[in-house]
Amino acid sequence: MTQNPVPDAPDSDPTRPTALARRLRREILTGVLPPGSPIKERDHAERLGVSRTPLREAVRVLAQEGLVTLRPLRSPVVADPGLAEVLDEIAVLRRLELFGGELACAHATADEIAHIARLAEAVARDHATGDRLDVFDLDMEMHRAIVAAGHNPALARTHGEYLARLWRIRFLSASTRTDAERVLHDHRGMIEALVARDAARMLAHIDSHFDGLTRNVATHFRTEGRERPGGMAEDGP
Amino acid sequence: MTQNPVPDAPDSDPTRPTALARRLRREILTGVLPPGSPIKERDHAERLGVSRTPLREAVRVLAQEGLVTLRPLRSPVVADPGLAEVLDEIAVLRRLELFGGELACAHATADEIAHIARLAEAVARDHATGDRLDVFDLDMEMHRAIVAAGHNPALARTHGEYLARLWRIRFLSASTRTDAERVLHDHRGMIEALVARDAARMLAHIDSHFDGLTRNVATHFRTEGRERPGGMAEDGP
DNA sequence: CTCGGACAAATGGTATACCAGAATCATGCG
DNA sequence: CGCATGATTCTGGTATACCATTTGTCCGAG
Repeated sequence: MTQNPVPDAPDSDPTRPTALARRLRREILTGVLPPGSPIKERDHAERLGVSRTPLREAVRVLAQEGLVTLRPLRSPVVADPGLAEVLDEIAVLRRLELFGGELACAHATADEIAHIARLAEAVARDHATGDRLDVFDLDMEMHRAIVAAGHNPALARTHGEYLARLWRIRFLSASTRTDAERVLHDHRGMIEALVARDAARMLAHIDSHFDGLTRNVATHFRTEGRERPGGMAEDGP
Repeated sequence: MTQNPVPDAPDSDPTRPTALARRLRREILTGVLPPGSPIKERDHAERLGVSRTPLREAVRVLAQEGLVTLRPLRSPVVADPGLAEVLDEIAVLRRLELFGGELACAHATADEIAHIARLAEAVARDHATGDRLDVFDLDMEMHRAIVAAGHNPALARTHGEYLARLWRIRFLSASTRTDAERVLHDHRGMIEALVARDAARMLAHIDSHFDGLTRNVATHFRTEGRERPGGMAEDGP
C-alpha cells in the first residue's frame, strides 16, 4: 500500500518491513493483538524472527495508518479508538467513497465495471453461505474496486488507508444481519448506477450504505463496547 | 503532524526524527532539495549531524507524505509528480476541504471563526506588502484552520497531509498575480459564510478557490515545467 | 573506437551494541 | 500497615558494524 512494485506479488521475502507490517496489521485487525496491547519491539522482533530495525519500521507504517499509537519513550500500543473517532473516520471515508463513486461513474471502463459486478455477485453468493469474514472481505474489495475505477490513484490510496483503519471496527459491528438485505440492495443499485453512469443514483446508494454502517457502529459501541478510548482492558484481576 | 504530544512545542530536540522530517520537508518544499535529487542516507545523516537510523525514519515519514519516492535497494529520491498526479491530489484536497468547510459552518466556535478571520486579514494585509512566501504560508494556515474548525481530527489530519504534499507545487504555481483579487474575494466570502453558517456559500467559495488553483497549476505545467514525471533534470552536459 | 565483462566503490537493508528515560518493585521510615 | 523513595530492570532511541545488491569504471577483446 505504501510502496509496492508488484501489487499482486505475495511478498517474496516475509522478513521485509512491508510484509512485517502486513502480518502485524492482520494480527491487529483479526484481534490477535487486541486494542490497547503494547507492541514491545524486542518481543515481537524475536517472535517474527527479525531484528528490531525492520520491525520498528513496520510499526511506524501501522502507526501512520492509525492502527497503532506511538507514545514517546513508551511502548506503542494497538489503537483503541472511541466512538467519536470512529464516526469521524467513517465520515471521511464516506466522502472519499462518494467522490470515488462519482469518478467511477464517469471514468470506469467496461472491464472494471464487470469486475465490480463480479465482486458484488460474490458478496451476494457468499452471503448466503453465511461466512461473515469472507463476505466482509469481498465487500471491502468491491468498495476498493469502485474507488479504483475512478482512476485517481491518490484518492484510491487514501481511501484504502481509511478502509484498513476501519476494517476491525467494521467487522465487529457488522454482526447484525438485519440490514443484510439493504446492503445487497445497495450493491445491486451501485452496479446498476455504474452501468447507467448515473452518478446521482450511485451516490444515493453509497450514502445509504454508509448510513447503515454508521448505525451498526453506533449500536456496537452502545451495546458491546465501552466508549472510552483509554482501554486498559488487558489485566483484570 | 503524524504524532505530536504538544502541538505548539517548537520541538525541543532538533535531532528527533519528527524534527528531521520537518527540516527535510522544508528543504524539499523550498526547493533546496529539487525534485529528482537522491537522498543518500549517509550523506544527509552526516550533514544533519545524526545517525542513519533517525534519518531513515524521517525519510519514511516523508515517503508516506508522498514527498519522496522509495525505490527498493536504491536511493530515495525527491518526488517529482506530473500534472496528472497533482491534479488528482488537488481533486482529493478539494473534496476534503469542502467537507471541512461544511463541518466548520456547522461546528466552528466563535473563537475559531475569529481566528480564521484574523488569518484572512493577515493574508490580505501581507498580500499588499508583496511577500509571496508569507502570504502563501498564511493562506495555507487559514485553510488548515477552517478544516480544523470542523472538529474532525481525522479529516484535519488527512487534509493536512495533502496540503503538505501540494505545498511546493502550489507555491510554484501561485506566481500569477492576476487572480489575487479573486482569492481575497473568496477569503472574504468564506469568512462571511462562516459567520452566517451558510454552508452552501462556503462551498461555493471553496470551489472557486480550487478552480483557481487548478487553473494555476495547469498553467504552470503548461508553461514552465515539462509534464513527464521521470524528471532527470539534475545533470546537464 | 566501441562494446562487454569483471572488479571496486557506493548504498540501502539488517543486525547488534549502547544509551537514556520510565516503569516497577523492594525496602525502610512514619 | 501504608506510603514515600531509591535501586533495578525494562524499553524505546540512537549509533555503528556488517551484508547484499547495485552501479560506476576500467581494462581488454573484437
